[in-house]
Amino acid sequence: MKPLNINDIAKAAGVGKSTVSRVLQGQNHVSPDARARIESTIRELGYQPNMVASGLRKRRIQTIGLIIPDISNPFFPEITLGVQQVADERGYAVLLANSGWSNDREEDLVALAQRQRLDGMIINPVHISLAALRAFGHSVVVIGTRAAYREFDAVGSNTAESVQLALAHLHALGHIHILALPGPRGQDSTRNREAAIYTAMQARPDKLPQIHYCEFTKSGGYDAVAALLSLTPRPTAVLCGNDLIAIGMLAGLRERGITVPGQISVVGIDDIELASVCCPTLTTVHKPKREMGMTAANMLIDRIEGNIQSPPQMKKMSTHLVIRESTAAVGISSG
Amino acid sequence: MKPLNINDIAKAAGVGKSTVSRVLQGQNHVSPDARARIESTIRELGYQPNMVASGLRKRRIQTIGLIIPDISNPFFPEITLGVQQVADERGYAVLLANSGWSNDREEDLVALAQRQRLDGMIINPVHISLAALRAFGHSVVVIGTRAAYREFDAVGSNTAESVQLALAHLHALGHIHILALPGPRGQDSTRNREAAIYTAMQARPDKLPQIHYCEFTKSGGYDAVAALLSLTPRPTAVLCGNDLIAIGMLAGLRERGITVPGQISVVGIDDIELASVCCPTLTTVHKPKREMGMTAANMLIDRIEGNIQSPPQMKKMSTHLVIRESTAAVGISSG
DNA sequence: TTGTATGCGTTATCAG
DNA sequence: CTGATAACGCATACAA
Repeated sequence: MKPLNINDIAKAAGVGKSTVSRVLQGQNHVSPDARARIESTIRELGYQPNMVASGLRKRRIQTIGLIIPDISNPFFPEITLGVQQVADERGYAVLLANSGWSNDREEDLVALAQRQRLDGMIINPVHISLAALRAFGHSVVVIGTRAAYREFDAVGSNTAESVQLALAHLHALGHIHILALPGPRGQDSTRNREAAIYTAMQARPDKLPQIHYCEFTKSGGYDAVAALLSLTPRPTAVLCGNDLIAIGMLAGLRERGITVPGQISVVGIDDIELASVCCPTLTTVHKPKREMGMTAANMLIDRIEGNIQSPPQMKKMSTHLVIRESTAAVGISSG
Repeated sequence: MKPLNINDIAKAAGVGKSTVSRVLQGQNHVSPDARARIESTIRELGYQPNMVASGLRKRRIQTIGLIIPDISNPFFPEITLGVQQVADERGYAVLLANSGWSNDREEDLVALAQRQRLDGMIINPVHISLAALRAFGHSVVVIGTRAAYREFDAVGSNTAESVQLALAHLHALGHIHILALPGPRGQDSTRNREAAIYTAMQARPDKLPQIHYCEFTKSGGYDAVAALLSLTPRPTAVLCGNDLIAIGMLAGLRERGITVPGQISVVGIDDIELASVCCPTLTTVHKPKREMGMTAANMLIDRIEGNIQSPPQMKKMSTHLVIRESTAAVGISSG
């Protein structure tokens, strides 16, 4: 019924509980003889130390939180996998939570993490306030490159580079009239993409892409087709804020009989698995999602364990273009 | 530095710590006056109770474990979302871990869950032994319909029904020579699918599908194309153990210039999001993944909270066929 | 209704 | 090298 505790082991092994505790923690000031006896009784009895108790005492529960918007968005499982791999290797468990893109839920989750006394937290913030994040009181690593959070460690991909790569590709193909779907209006990651567009277009400000806002989802891209078709002159290419938007757009275009890349080229960002399977396969900018997760976890645990005292740093992972079937030179109206 | 504790609040509010504890737990034996004072000081000071300490005392940490093979397999995020939604509503956090289809890792993770004194666990078992699962010592809900685990609560989809639906569909289209890819050899879920095939074919044992084993992955399906092509007479349809296999197969067939569904029909199982986006879109058997997760979480928490004393039950969620583009009548060789 | 004392299972301090 | 003993922060039986 009640699980074994350290006293049971101590008694069974004929030693004091402190000695048991010592071998449990791998300390060296314990005689080989005692150690052997203790280890064998632990194994025989199948004792599993209570991490809750030790967590209370040590103020460390070997668990970190990971707060993401939505695990069913294919971008995040890869991040998660990277985080878990490193966490696991370094002896931490991962508590996963979805904020559902909601500010209230983000703040609730951080408060929960605080009550749970998690050792640290990795968060892909959507709206959460700095105050709420600070209140957590432990180490935090942010996923993303938003300036607002620069007081925390962060890891993100190079948005400027991504957008630059995508636009350069379209330009090289001769596209002048481009529609950009940077994301939902009023979200920081949307603004980041917009800023990147402006930067990339500094040389030819007259050719700035049209901007249309939509959710980071398939249906967001699907619905954007209407906006696309209402523009004159009609854009010959679409730069999508992420692959899901792009895939929704592909579906919408196909339904209307518009060929890709014949009549319109589509490029995404993220390079999720879907991108290599959809039809046509999607030209997109690859983000090293798994590495981002691993890096975030390493940064966080380094902080937790005090290996780093330096000021917060931001790691921008570089991206690269993956050319597939959804883009072609303008005017090649194979459709 | 050190977070506030219940004593700080008691002192600041001019009451005993037990009274604070009472309002924290929403007990009613406390004067409105004291309650008001305590609540306001809690809010003012931003106190967050330490769940580690209360967990140690109450032997409940309001956290459940979820062990799945691989979160990057699109089947599992949906399950996860269902689990998290219910867990959240009922006041539990979810600790997520990937077993990576490895037996050792499964057992390690269960042992970890035990050390962490999780209140319960939902697991999609791959190889783990009953002994290891029993050793956990708390409530367990299994995802899947494997007979070996019937001593635990379980929720799964009706495999017999899924396979039956898929085969009936192919038969209705006139397919006689069918290749089945039930999964990797020696895994229980593979055996389940095989058994379902035999059951479904009881009426015409002479027309039993050929069986070929492969991993539950895209590359598993991709590689299986070679096996398919080596058969004589060549099958006109393939029943895949899951959608990933099917999608890999689609890719492999396309590479070899074999048209789907013109020359070969392909049907999957799961109905992951990819299935509606790949090319051609995939006919498949829909599983209510989200509901499965929700059901599992509800069953688990009911057990944890003692709402259920009945013997372990198995809930089989029913499935339905989703007909898309990858299947057609035999002989319609549009390719 | 409220406060006091004790224990939850570990770890850390400190003599021995 | 080892074993008592006191925290860790909270919940609860019991007393007031």
